[in-house]
Amino acid sequence: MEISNGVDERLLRPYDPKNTEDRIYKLWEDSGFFNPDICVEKGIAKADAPYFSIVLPPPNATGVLHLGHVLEDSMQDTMIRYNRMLGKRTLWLPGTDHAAIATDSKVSKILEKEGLKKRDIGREKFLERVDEFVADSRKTIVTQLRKIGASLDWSREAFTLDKARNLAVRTTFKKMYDDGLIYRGHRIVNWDPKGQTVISDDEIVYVEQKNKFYTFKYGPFEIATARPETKFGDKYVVMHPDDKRYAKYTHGQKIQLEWINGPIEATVIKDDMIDMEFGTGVMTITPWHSHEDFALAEKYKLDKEQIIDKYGKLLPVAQEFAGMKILDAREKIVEKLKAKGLLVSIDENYINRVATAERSGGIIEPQIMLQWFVDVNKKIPDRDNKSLKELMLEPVRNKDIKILPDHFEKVYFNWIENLRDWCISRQIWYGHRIPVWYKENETYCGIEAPNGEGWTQDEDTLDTWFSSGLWTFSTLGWPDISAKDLKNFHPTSVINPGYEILFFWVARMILMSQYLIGEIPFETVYLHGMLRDAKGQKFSKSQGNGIDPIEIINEYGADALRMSMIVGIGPGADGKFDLGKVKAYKNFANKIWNITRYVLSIKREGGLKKELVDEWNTMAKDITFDMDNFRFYLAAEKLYAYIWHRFADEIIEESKGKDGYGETLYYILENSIKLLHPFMPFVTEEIWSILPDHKNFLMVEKWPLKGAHDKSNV
RNA sequence: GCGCGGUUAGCUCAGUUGGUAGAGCAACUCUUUUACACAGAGAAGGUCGUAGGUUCAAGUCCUACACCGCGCACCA
Repeated sequence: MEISNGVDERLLRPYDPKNTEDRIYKLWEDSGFFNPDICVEKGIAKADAPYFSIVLPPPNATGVLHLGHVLEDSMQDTMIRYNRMLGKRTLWLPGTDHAAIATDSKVSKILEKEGLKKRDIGREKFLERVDEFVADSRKTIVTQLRKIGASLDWSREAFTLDKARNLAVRTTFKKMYDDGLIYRGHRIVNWDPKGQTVISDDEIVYVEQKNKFYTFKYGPFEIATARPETKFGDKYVVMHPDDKRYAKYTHGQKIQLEWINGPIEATVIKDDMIDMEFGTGVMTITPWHSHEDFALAEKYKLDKEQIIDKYGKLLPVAQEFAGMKILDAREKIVEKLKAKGLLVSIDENYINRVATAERSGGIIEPQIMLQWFVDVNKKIPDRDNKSLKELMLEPVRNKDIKILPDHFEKVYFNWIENLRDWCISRQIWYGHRIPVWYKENETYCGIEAPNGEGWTQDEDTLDTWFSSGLWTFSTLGWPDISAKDLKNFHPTSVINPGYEILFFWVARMILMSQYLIGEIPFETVYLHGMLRDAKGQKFSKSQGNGIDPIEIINEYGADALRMSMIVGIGPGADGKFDLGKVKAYKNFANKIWNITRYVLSIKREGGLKKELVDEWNTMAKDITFDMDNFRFYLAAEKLYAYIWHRFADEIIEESKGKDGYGETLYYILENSIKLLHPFMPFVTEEIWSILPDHKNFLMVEKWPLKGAHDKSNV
C-alpha cells in the first residue's frame, strides 16, 4: 500500500510523552496482554510455548518508589517485554512487602506525632492503623509502577502479609517445626533497646565510632574495656595458654581481688581464643552481653549473669548504679574505679565498630533471651540428609542457579559458611504472628489455632524475610502444590534484586524453595547495583534525598528515564543519577519521532535494498545476542547508536534526493522500533499506532529475528 | 586479618571471546538547507592508576604495588 503525504497529525508536533504515556498504558492494561493466560487465549502465545517469569521484588509498603526502584523495574520490564515478544508465556508478578520492622516503626512514629503511644492504643487498634497506612502506600506504589510502564500482571498482585501468603507462612512454620528445624531456646541474640525487638545478624549495621578505651587493675592483671558498665558480674579472667607472661597462673585457679563493688573471687580461664597481641592479653568476660563471651561460657560451663535490662538500664547487680542508663553510668563507674586506685589509663582515641539496628538506629545490646530460631545445620531426612546450609549452597555451586555478576557467588558462599542459626522471632506487632499456642505446660504448633479453652498464642511475629523467602512460589498458589501457576511458572526465570539483599532475600528464597518444594526458586539472579545521587550519596528513605521519579517522568517521559537507567549500567555496578542522560534520551525519543515523520512522508517504493537489510540484520542479531546474555546495557546503547548515527545520520541523509528508498527506510524503521520497544515502550508503541496497517499492539508483536535465539530460557 | 570491586576524555560512565579507545553531558567552529535546533556538519580532547611480564598484538591476560569503595571476621 502506498503512503500518501497525509501524515498523522500527531507527528506534526514534537513527541510529547506527557500526553501519550498514560493513555497508552491504559490501552495495554485494558488489552489484558500483561496476563499470560489472556495472551494464550488470544493466540499471542502458544499454550505450549516456553515460559518466562519474574516476580517483582516487592517494594516496602513503607513509602514511595525512588529512583533505585525505577532502575530495577526498568530492567525487569525490558526483560519481560523482550521475552513476551519472543512468544513465550510471560509473567511478571507484582506485589508489595509488609516490611515488618520498618513499617511498624514508621507507623509508631506517625502515632507519636499525634501524641499516641503504641502500647496505649493496644495491638488491635495499632494494626488497624498500620493497615490503613499500608493501603495508602500501596496505592502510591502501584500508580508509580504504571507510570514507569511496567507490564505487570495486576490480576495476580500479591502482598507478603495477605491471607494467601499468611497461609503459606503458617504452613511453612508448621513443617519446619515438625521437622525440628524451628526451635525455641535461650540463646544470645541481638537486642535492639530502641526498637524493643530482637533482630537478626543481617539487620545489624556497624558504625565506626571513637570511644574511650579504659585499662583497669583486676587483681594481679590489667584488663582493657570500652564498656566498663558491663563489668559488674565479671568473675572469669581469660588468657592464652601459651602466654609466657601469665604462665604461673593455671586454668581454674581462683583469685581474690577488689572490684567495683567490693571484693570478689575470679576464676582463671585459659583459652586460645585470646589474641596475645591485643591489649594486655588478658580479658574478663560478660557472657550475657557478648556473643563471643557467651560461646566461651558455653564451652567451659561458666555462670552467666544479666547486667543490663531490655531498656538499657543496669540491674540490681550494679548496686548503687542500678536503674541507671548505661551511658550515664559509664563515667560514674570509671570515677569510682579511679577513686579505688584501679584505673590504669584511658585511651581517648580508640576506634571500634558499634553494632546498630538497621531500622531504628539503636545500639545493639546482646542479651540471652528466649527466642525462635531456624536451625541451619540440622540434617533433613526428606532432603537427602542435607542441612539448610547445604541446600542453599548446592544449586549455586552446581550452576543450577547463576548469579550475575558471577563474583558475587564467592560472597554468597562466604556468607553461608559463616551462617549461624537464624533468629526469626520479633517483638513487634506488625507481621505474621507465630503459629504457636501455649496452655500451662503445653505447647501447640499448628496451621490453625488449637481447639479448646485456655490457649494463648505466642506474642511474637516473624522476621519479615521469613515470608519474603516464600515469595517466588507463595505468589503462585503454594501451599496448593497442584496450583496451575505453580506448575506453569516455577522455577521463575530471573530474579533482579540489588546486591545488598543477596543474603537477606536471595539466600532465604533459595533456602525456602529448596526445602519446601525441592526446587530452585529461579534460574538466574541478576543483581543490580546501587543508584546514588549526583553527590554519590545513597538514595534512602531515611535520609530523604530521594528524587520523585514521577517528577522526572512528567518532565522527560518514562522512556527517557528508563533508557538512562539501562544504558551503560552493567550488572552489579553502582551508578550516579545523571539528569543529562535523561535529557539525552528524551531527545532520542523525539529523534525517532521525527524519523517516523520523514519516512512516512516519502513514497514507499523501490523494494528492499539488500545491503541495508543485511546490515540491519547483523545489527539485530548482535543485539539479540546481547539480550539473551543479559547485556541490556550494551544492547540499548548499540540500538541508540544505530538508529541515530547510522540510520538517521547516514542512511536517511544519503537517500535524500534519490528515488527508490522508501520501502527500505520503512522496513528499517518498522523493525527497529520493535527492537527498541522493550527499552522505550511508550514512544515505540505510539509510533506503531501511527504506522499504517497495524492492528495489534507492538507490545505483542514478534521479535523481528528468526532463528537467532534458539535457547528458550537463557 | 580474609575476600571482592573500582581506578579509561573536564564530569558521569560503557568497552562481550586480547586486534592500535566509545557514549551522554560540558567546552569549540560553522549551519536556521522542508524529518528533527529536543537538530545537522566539523574539529578538539585519553602515554586506559603505577611498575613489570606473557603475546605478532593488552584497557582487555598474569604478577606486584598505590589509592578509593564494599563485604565478612575480629575489636577484651
